[in-house]
Amino acid sequence: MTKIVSWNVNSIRVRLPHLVQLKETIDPDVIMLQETKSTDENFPFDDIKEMGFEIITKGQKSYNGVAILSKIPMELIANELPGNAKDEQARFIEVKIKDSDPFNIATIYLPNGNPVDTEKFPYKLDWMQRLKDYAKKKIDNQETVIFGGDYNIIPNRGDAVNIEKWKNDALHHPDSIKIFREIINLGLTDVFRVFNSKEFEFTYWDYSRGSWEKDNGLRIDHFLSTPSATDRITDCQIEKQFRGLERPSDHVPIWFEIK
DNA sequence: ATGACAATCAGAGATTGA
Repeated sequence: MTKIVSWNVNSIRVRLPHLVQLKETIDPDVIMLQETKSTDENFPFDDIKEMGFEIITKGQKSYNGVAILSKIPMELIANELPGNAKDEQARFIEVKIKDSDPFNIATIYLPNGNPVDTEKFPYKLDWMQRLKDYAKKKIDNQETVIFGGDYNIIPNRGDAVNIEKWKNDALHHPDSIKIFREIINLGLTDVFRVFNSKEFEFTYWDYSRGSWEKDNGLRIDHFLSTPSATDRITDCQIEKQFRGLERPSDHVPIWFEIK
Protein backbone atom coordinates (compact mmCIF):
# COMPACT_ATOMS: atom_id res chain seq x y z
CA MET A 1 0.00 0.00 0.00
CA THR A 2 1.30 3.43 -0.97
CA LYS A 3 0.27 6.58 0.89
CA ILE A 4 0.12 9.92 -0.94
CA VAL A 5 -0.38 13.27 0.78
CA SER A 6 -1.46 16.58 -0.76
CA TRP A 7 -0.85 19.76 1.20
CA ASN A 8 -1.00 23.49 0.50
CA VAL A 9 1.81 24.52 2.88
CA ASN A 10 1.65 28.30 2.31
CA SER A 11 5.47 28.63 2.22
CA ILE A 12 7.68 25.52 2.30
CA ARG A 13 10.41 27.20 4.33
CA VAL A 14 8.08 28.39 7.10
CA ARG A 15 6.36 24.98 7.25
CA LEU A 16 9.46 22.75 7.36
CA PRO A 17 8.91 21.79 11.05
CA HIS A 18 5.37 20.69 10.20
CA LEU A 19 6.65 18.68 7.26
CA VAL A 20 8.90 16.79 9.67
CA GLN A 21 5.86 16.18 11.87
CA LEU A 22 3.90 14.94 8.83
CA LYS A 23 6.65 12.44 8.06
CA GLU A 24 6.82 11.24 11.66
CA THR A 25 3.07 10.84 12.20
CA ILE A 26 1.54 10.05 8.79
CA ASP A 27 4.67 8.56 7.19
CA PRO A 28 3.69 9.19 3.56
CA ASP A 29 5.54 7.69 0.60
CA VAL A 30 4.80 10.71 -1.60
CA ILE A 31 3.89 14.33 -0.80
CA MET A 32 2.34 16.74 -3.29
CA LEU A 33 2.85 20.36 -2.24
CA GLN A 34 1.22 23.61 -3.31
CA GLU A 35 2.01 27.26 -2.53
CA THR A 36 5.65 26.60 -1.79
CA LYS A 37 6.23 30.32 -2.39
CA SER A 38 9.83 29.61 -3.35
CA THR A 39 12.01 29.72 -6.40
CA ASP A 40 13.71 26.42 -7.21
CA GLU A 41 16.99 28.10 -6.25
CA ASN A 42 15.77 28.79 -2.70
CA PHE A 43 13.90 25.50 -2.19
CA PRO A 44 15.14 23.66 0.95
CA PHE A 45 16.40 20.63 -0.98
CA ASP A 46 18.96 19.51 1.59
CA ASP A 47 16.53 19.39 4.53
CA ILE A 48 14.00 17.40 2.54
CA LYS A 49 16.55 15.03 0.98
CA GLU A 50 17.75 14.25 4.50
CA MET A 51 14.19 13.20 5.28
CA GLY A 52 14.53 10.56 2.55
CA PHE A 53 12.67 12.11 -0.38
CA GLU A 54 13.48 12.72 -4.01
CA ILE A 55 12.27 16.16 -5.05
CA ILE A 56 10.79 17.67 -8.20
CA THR A 57 9.92 21.37 -8.03
CA LYS A 58 8.25 23.98 -10.19
CA GLY A 59 9.02 27.17 -8.35
CA GLN A 60 8.25 30.84 -8.73
CA LYS A 61 9.28 33.94 -6.82
CA SER A 62 6.92 34.96 -3.97
CA TYR A 63 3.74 33.27 -5.19
CA ASN A 64 2.39 29.89 -6.25
CA GLY A 65 4.98 27.12 -6.62
CA VAL A 66 4.40 23.36 -6.48
CA ALA A 67 6.58 20.35 -5.70
CA ILE A 68 6.45 16.57 -5.40
CA LEU A 69 8.48 14.69 -2.77
CA SER A 70 8.80 10.92 -3.11
CA LYS A 71 10.52 8.02 -1.39
CA ILE A 72 9.64 5.92 -4.46
CA PRO A 73 11.54 6.58 -7.69
CA MET A 74 9.64 9.02 -9.90
CA GLU A 75 9.88 10.46 -13.39
CA LEU A 76 8.80 13.92 -14.52
CA ILE A 77 5.96 13.80 -17.06
CA ALA A 78 5.02 17.51 -17.27
CA ASN A 79 5.64 20.65 -15.26
CA GLU A 80 3.02 22.84 -16.85
CA LEU A 81 -0.56 22.38 -17.91
CA PRO A 82 -0.80 22.47 -21.74
CA GLY A 83 -2.98 24.97 -23.57
CA ASN A 84 -1.50 28.39 -22.87
CA ALA A 85 2.15 29.02 -23.71
CA LYS A 86 1.92 32.47 -22.11
CA ASP A 87 0.93 31.13 -18.68
CA GLU A 88 3.99 31.66 -16.49
CA GLN A 89 2.44 30.67 -13.16
CA ALA A 90 3.87 27.60 -11.40
CA ARG A 91 0.77 25.53 -10.66
CA PHE A 92 1.23 22.02 -12.12
CA ILE A 93 3.56 19.02 -12.01
CA GLU A 94 2.74 15.50 -13.18
CA VAL A 95 5.03 12.59 -12.39
CA LYS A 96 5.02 8.85 -12.84
CA ILE A 97 5.46 7.03 -9.52
CA LYS A 98 7.49 3.92 -10.34
CA ASP A 99 5.83 1.69 -7.76
CA SER A 100 5.52 -2.07 -8.31
CA ASP A 101 2.35 -1.13 -10.22
CA PRO A 102 3.17 2.35 -11.55
CA PHE A 103 0.69 5.23 -11.65
CA ASN A 104 0.75 8.96 -12.30
CA ILE A 105 -0.02 11.80 -9.92
CA ALA A 106 -0.34 15.51 -10.62
CA THR A 107 -0.03 18.24 -8.02
CA ILE A 108 -2.26 21.15 -8.94
CA TYR A 109 -2.71 24.63 -7.54
CA LEU A 110 -5.83 25.83 -9.29
CA PRO A 111 -6.15 29.64 -9.46
CA ASN A 112 -8.31 31.28 -6.80
CA GLY A 113 -10.09 33.54 -9.29
CA ASN A 114 -11.20 36.34 -6.97
CA PRO A 115 -12.33 39.03 -7.37
CA VAL A 116 -14.70 37.77 -10.06
CA ASP A 117 -14.91 41.17 -11.82
CA THR A 118 -11.18 41.13 -12.60
CA GLU A 119 -9.02 39.24 -15.11
CA LYS A 120 -8.29 36.71 -12.34
CA PHE A 121 -11.67 35.03 -12.82
CA PRO A 122 -11.41 34.32 -16.58
CA TYR A 123 -7.85 33.11 -15.89
CA LYS A 124 -9.28 30.59 -13.41
CA LEU A 125 -11.99 29.44 -15.82
CA ASP A 126 -9.47 29.07 -18.64
CA TRP A 127 -7.14 27.09 -16.38
CA MET A 128 -10.03 24.78 -15.45
CA GLN A 129 -10.91 24.30 -19.12
CA ARG A 130 -7.27 23.34 -19.80
CA LEU A 131 -7.41 20.87 -16.89
CA LYS A 132 -10.60 19.42 -18.34
CA ASP A 133 -9.00 18.95 -21.77
CA TYR A 134 -5.94 17.36 -20.16
CA ALA A 135 -8.00 15.01 -17.97
CA LYS A 136 -10.06 13.96 -20.98
CA LYS A 137 -6.91 12.88 -22.81
CA LYS A 138 -5.79 10.89 -19.78
CA ILE A 139 -9.14 9.13 -19.53
CA ASP A 140 -9.29 8.49 -23.29
CA ASN A 141 -5.84 6.86 -23.01
CA GLN A 142 -7.05 4.81 -20.03
CA GLU A 143 -4.21 6.16 -17.89
CA THR A 144 -4.07 5.73 -14.12
CA VAL A 145 -3.81 9.28 -12.79
CA ILE A 146 -4.74 11.09 -9.58
CA PHE A 147 -4.97 14.89 -9.81
CA GLY A 148 -4.51 16.20 -6.27
CA GLY A 149 -4.18 19.60 -4.72
CA ASP A 150 -5.74 22.92 -3.88
CA TYR A 151 -8.61 23.26 -6.35
CA ASN A 152 -10.01 26.48 -4.87
CA ILE A 153 -13.44 24.94 -5.53
CA ILE A 154 -16.17 24.28 -2.95
CA PRO A 155 -17.95 21.42 -4.78
CA ASN A 156 -21.27 21.14 -2.92
CA ARG A 157 -23.42 22.31 -0.04
CA GLY A 158 -21.90 20.43 2.87
CA ASP A 159 -18.44 21.58 1.82
CA ALA A 160 -18.97 25.02 3.44
CA VAL A 161 -20.94 26.09 6.52
CA ASN A 162 -23.24 28.34 4.48
CA ILE A 163 -22.98 27.63 0.77
CA GLU A 164 -25.34 30.50 -0.11
CA LYS A 165 -22.66 32.99 0.93
CA TRP A 166 -20.29 31.65 -1.73
CA LYS A 167 -22.51 31.91 -4.82
CA ASN A 168 -20.85 35.11 -6.02
CA ASP A 169 -17.35 34.01 -5.03
CA ALA A 170 -14.96 32.39 -7.52
CA LEU A 171 -14.78 29.31 -5.24
CA HIS A 172 -18.44 28.44 -5.81
CA HIS A 173 -19.51 30.71 -8.66
CA PRO A 174 -21.88 28.95 -11.12
CA ASP A 175 -19.29 29.38 -13.90
CA SER A 176 -16.59 27.66 -11.77
CA ILE A 177 -18.93 24.89 -10.63
CA LYS A 178 -20.07 24.25 -14.20
CA ILE A 179 -16.56 23.41 -15.38
CA PHE A 180 -15.78 21.48 -12.20
CA ARG A 181 -18.86 19.32 -12.78
CA GLU A 182 -17.89 18.82 -16.42
CA ILE A 183 -14.48 17.60 -15.22
CA ILE A 184 -16.12 15.19 -12.78
CA ASN A 185 -18.57 14.06 -15.46
CA LEU A 186 -15.71 13.00 -17.73
CA GLY A 187 -15.48 10.10 -15.31
CA LEU A 188 -13.25 11.40 -12.53
CA THR A 189 -14.00 10.61 -8.89
CA ASP A 190 -13.88 12.97 -5.89
CA VAL A 191 -11.87 10.45 -3.85
CA PHE A 192 -12.65 11.83 -0.39
CA ARG A 193 -16.38 11.37 -0.96
CA VAL A 194 -15.92 7.66 -1.67
CA PHE A 195 -14.80 7.15 1.93
CA ASN A 196 -16.55 9.94 3.82
CA SER A 197 -20.07 11.26 3.26
CA LYS A 198 -20.20 13.48 6.37
CA GLU A 199 -20.94 17.16 5.88
CA PHE A 200 -18.57 19.92 7.02
CA GLU A 201 -15.31 18.02 6.71
CA PHE A 202 -12.94 20.85 5.84
CA THR A 203 -9.39 21.19 4.51
CA TYR A 204 -9.02 24.97 4.90
CA TRP A 205 -9.81 27.55 7.58
CA ASP A 206 -9.18 31.27 6.99
CA TYR A 207 -6.51 32.81 9.24
CA SER A 208 -8.83 35.66 10.23
CA ARG A 209 -12.31 36.01 11.71
CA GLY A 210 -11.74 33.17 14.18
CA SER A 211 -12.54 30.69 11.42
CA TRP A 212 -10.63 27.82 13.03
CA GLU A 213 -12.11 28.37 16.50
CA LYS A 214 -15.63 28.49 15.02
CA ASP A 215 -14.90 25.58 12.65
CA ASN A 216 -15.96 27.81 9.77
CA GLY A 217 -13.91 26.10 7.06
CA LEU A 218 -14.08 24.97 3.46
CA ARG A 219 -13.41 21.69 1.65
CA ILE A 220 -11.34 22.94 -1.29
CA ASP A 221 -8.42 20.44 -1.43
CA HIS A 222 -9.32 17.38 -3.47
CA PHE A 223 -8.10 14.25 -5.20
CA LEU A 224 -9.73 13.48 -8.55
CA SER A 225 -8.95 10.02 -9.92
CA THR A 226 -9.36 8.45 -13.36
CA PRO A 227 -11.41 5.20 -13.40
CA SER A 228 -8.42 2.84 -13.31
CA ALA A 229 -6.98 4.84 -10.40
CA THR A 230 -10.28 4.90 -8.53
CA ASP A 231 -10.38 1.10 -8.60
CA ARG A 232 -7.07 0.95 -6.70
CA ILE A 233 -7.71 3.54 -3.96
CA THR A 234 -8.47 2.06 -0.53
CA ASP A 235 -8.78 5.06 1.81
CA CYS A 236 -8.71 8.87 1.98
CA GLN A 237 -8.59 11.08 5.08
CA ILE A 238 -8.04 14.69 6.17
CA GLU A 239 -5.44 15.42 8.87
CA LYS A 240 -7.27 18.26 10.59
CA GLN A 241 -4.95 18.47 13.60
CA PHE A 242 -2.26 20.27 11.56
CA ARG A 243 -4.43 23.42 11.61
CA GLY A 244 -4.11 23.54 15.41
CA LEU A 245 -0.31 23.62 15.46
CA GLU A 246 1.69 26.73 16.21
CA ARG A 247 2.12 28.91 13.10
CA PRO A 248 0.05 26.60 10.87
CA SER A 249 -0.73 26.68 7.16
CA ASP A 250 -4.34 27.68 6.53
CA HIS A 251 -4.75 24.31 4.71
CA VAL A 252 -4.27 20.84 6.23
CA PRO A 253 -2.84 17.68 4.64
CA ILE A 254 -5.17 15.21 2.93
CA TRP A 255 -4.05 11.71 1.87
CA PHE A 256 -5.14 8.64 -0.01
CA GLU A 257 -3.87 5.06 -0.11
CA ILE A 258 -3.47 3.12 -3.34
CA LYS A 259 -2.82 -0.58 -3.81
C1' DA B 1 -18.36 47.48 2.23
C1' DT B 2 -14.41 46.66 4.95
C1' DG B 3 -10.99 44.16 7.32
C1' DA B 4 -9.58 40.33 10.03
C1' DC B 5 -4.48 37.41 9.22
C1' DA B 6 -0.22 35.47 7.19
C1' DA B 7 3.47 35.37 3.90
C1' DT B 8 6.77 37.58 0.41
C1' DC B 9 10.08 41.02 -0.82
C1' DA B 10 12.43 44.25 1.09
C1' DG B 11 13.62 46.88 4.38
C1' DA B 12 7.68 50.31 4.40
C1' DG B 13 3.95 49.01 2.77
C1' DA B 14 1.95 46.98 -1.35
C1' DT B 15 0.39 42.56 -3.07
C1' DT B 16 -1.60 38.09 -2.82
C1' DG B 17 -4.48 34.76 -0.98
C1' DA B 18 -9.76 32.51 -0.29
